Amino acid sequence: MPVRRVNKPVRDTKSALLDAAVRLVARGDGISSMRAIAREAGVTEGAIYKHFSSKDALLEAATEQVVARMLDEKRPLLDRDGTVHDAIRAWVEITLASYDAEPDAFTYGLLARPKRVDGPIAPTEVFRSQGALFARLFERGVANGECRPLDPDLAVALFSGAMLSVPRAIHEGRLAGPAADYAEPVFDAAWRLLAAD
Amino acid sequence: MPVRRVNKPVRDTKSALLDAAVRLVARGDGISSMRAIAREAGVTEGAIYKHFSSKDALLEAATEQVVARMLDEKRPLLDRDGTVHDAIRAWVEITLASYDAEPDAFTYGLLARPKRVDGPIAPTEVFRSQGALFARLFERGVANGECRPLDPDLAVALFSGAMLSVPRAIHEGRLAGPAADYAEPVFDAAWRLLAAD
Amino acid sequence: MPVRRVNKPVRDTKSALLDAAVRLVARGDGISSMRAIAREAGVTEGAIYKHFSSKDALLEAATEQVVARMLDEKRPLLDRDGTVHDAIRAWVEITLASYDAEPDAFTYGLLARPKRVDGPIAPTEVFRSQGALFARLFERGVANGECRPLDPDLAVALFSGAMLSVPRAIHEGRLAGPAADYAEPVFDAAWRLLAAD
Amino acid sequence: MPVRRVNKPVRDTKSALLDAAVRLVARGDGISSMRAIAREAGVTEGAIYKHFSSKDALLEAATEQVVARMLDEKRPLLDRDGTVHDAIRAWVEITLASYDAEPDAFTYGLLARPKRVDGPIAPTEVFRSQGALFARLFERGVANGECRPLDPDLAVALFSGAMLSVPRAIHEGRLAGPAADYAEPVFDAAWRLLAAD
DNA sequence: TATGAATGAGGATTCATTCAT
DNA sequence: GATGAATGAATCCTCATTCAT
Repeated sequence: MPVRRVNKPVRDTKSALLDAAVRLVARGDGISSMRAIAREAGVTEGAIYKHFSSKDALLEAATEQVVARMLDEKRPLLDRDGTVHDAIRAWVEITLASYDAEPDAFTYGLLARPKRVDGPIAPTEVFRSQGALFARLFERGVANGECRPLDPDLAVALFSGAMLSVPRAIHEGRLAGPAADYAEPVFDAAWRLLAAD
Repeated sequence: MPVRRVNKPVRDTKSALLDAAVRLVARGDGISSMRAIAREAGVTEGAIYKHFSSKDALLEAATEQVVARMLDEKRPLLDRDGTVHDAIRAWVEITLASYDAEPDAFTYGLLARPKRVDGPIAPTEVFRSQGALFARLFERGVANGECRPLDPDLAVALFSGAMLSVPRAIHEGRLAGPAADYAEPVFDAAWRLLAAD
Repeated sequence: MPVRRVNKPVRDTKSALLDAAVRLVARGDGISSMRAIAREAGVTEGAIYKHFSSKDALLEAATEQVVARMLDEKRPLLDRDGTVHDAIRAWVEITLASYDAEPDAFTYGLLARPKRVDGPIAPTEVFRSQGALFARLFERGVANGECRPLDPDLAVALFSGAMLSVPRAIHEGRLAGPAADYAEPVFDAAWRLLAAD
Repeated sequence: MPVRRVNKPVRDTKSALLDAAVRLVARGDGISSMRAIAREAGVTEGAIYKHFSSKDALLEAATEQVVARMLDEKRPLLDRDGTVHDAIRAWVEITLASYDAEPDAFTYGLLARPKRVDGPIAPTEVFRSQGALFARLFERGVANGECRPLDPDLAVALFSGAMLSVPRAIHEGRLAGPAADYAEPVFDAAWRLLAAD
């Protein structure tokens, strides 16, 4: 009979489930089934409900985790001294390296669009929160004359669209990885978009 | 017994189904059910199988239809005379206007990622075919000195990412439409990405 | 492979399901499972949903059917001429004979209490509708001096309680059937309850 | 780790569970889940199994408890001197007062029919044991000429049916409580059923 | 062509019960 | 005694697909 750890390692199972969900949603397309998530995490379907009250709750928790990690990577960029130019260069580098390091979480958070009938769950949140952060950086750039005075929402959209297109293209097989190899041209492109003339 | 119109044109039902599928996939999230598609098209579930051998076949046909329409809009741009600069400007304008005109088809073709477990169906195809077309345009630009010598795959990715970010942002509620309003700044941005210095 | 009649006998399957539900709820205790009902009706679980949108809907329809039948038996008693005394005698006779004829429907309608968490479904309705009918009969008896002036709600309760106690006792094995054998003493008892002195 | 009161009296948990079961079965409809019972009793699911070997055992014990209490209320009526008339009046009064005092236990014991697929658990027992007691009282009445010579099983059925119809009607909202208010007319009706002419 | 009842597998979720701690 | 994570079967319901009519 299979060895089954009992009762102790709560965290283990819980985060095994979160990771399994992220992995499956990222690799598959759309929403993964509870059965699949359970199997991927090495537990029974029913066990999930000791940790999450529903599928939505599980996916929400997974999103929250991914959002938090991704924001933590970026937040320091806002607080440090130096030019906006350098901060944005770092932003691009971190983003592309992040895809290489955890392609599943990245895909789950920024590329996939797994929603439910009754309301969006996932990645829009990641996008939104990252976008808000970037908007502040960009506006600082506008204020100090480094960037040109674009509508911030548009600037976020254009910048994100251009930068994410690289991991997206790698994810879809249109470009060869690793993503970090593109840091230089991607930053160059991004800066053309944003820089004051 | 239900009244049945004699000589009902087959095309009607078939394309009603295609349109229904496009609409539902674009508006909903992920794959729509056969029941829903049938209802949306005004026929019964079983009837679908007179026109398509399976759900995958239906979705594939829907994709093909969308791809064809979108390519038809763009193809003339390649064949005409004039600068690449002007062609790309037209490309951006057509693209954004196309979103405004048929947001469902656009979303189905370029923004959503509805795949099946057993193999991709939809939008990658649209993307791929448009990308190939654009690559040729871009390479002409490189050849005649209008564009800078970027890796074409990367150029396609960056250009598409930036340009599609606007309809995507509108679709997700992060930007207010119509998309055509952004034609000028989007082309400006795109050209900064691609133009020779 | 098993012979499976298809598509034609709609009514058959639908009422087979209603009957199966009545039978199982009456014989079992509390609510029967969809699996059991389907099996009892000789179809697959999924097939139920071609006829009823949910378990609640199925049970509601079953109740409605039972209610209708039971009321149809009693309604004529109100419209005919003659004494209330004789009408109530007939009421008792019909009721007890009805148990013998269709013990399952009777049990489903008047003895069992299968409810759902989110709202009563079944037999309270039968009781209520029969009670309302009987109350009118009784009030006529009060008006013409045959019955004593009890609170009608109380009269309904006492009369029903006494009369139904016999099928209930038979159902629970505390009394030997058939119920019709008790018509005389039950009517005698009921009339003692209700008659003017 | 959770604070654990030393020397916690076992009885506490055990009877908390019994009470919880009675309450939930009486208020809900049909059988309550172990989870719900545990929560209602303020313990965890697993803890139940320290006190009862299974759900059936728990429900059986709950029934036994209810039966015992109800019989204890009635037994003195048999042993005392005086007329059967007065004893039956007291029986009715006690019964109705008992509903007002503990509607959940009363409902669990006499009104609900929560059984399991594999065998009856609950209220039939209460009914049976009370019935047997009442039958002895009634037979004494027959013997001493106070009551008319009905079949004792039928007499029990009619009497119980009439008397319990009042709490049942209150429980189902067809009559306004408290039940004790109906003691006089209910006894009057009961005595009409049972008394010698 | 079209219908819609039927299937059988699979969807999320709840259940009673077990057991290492 | 008590905990609560884990199990596996069962809950109601939806799915894509088939086929007699």
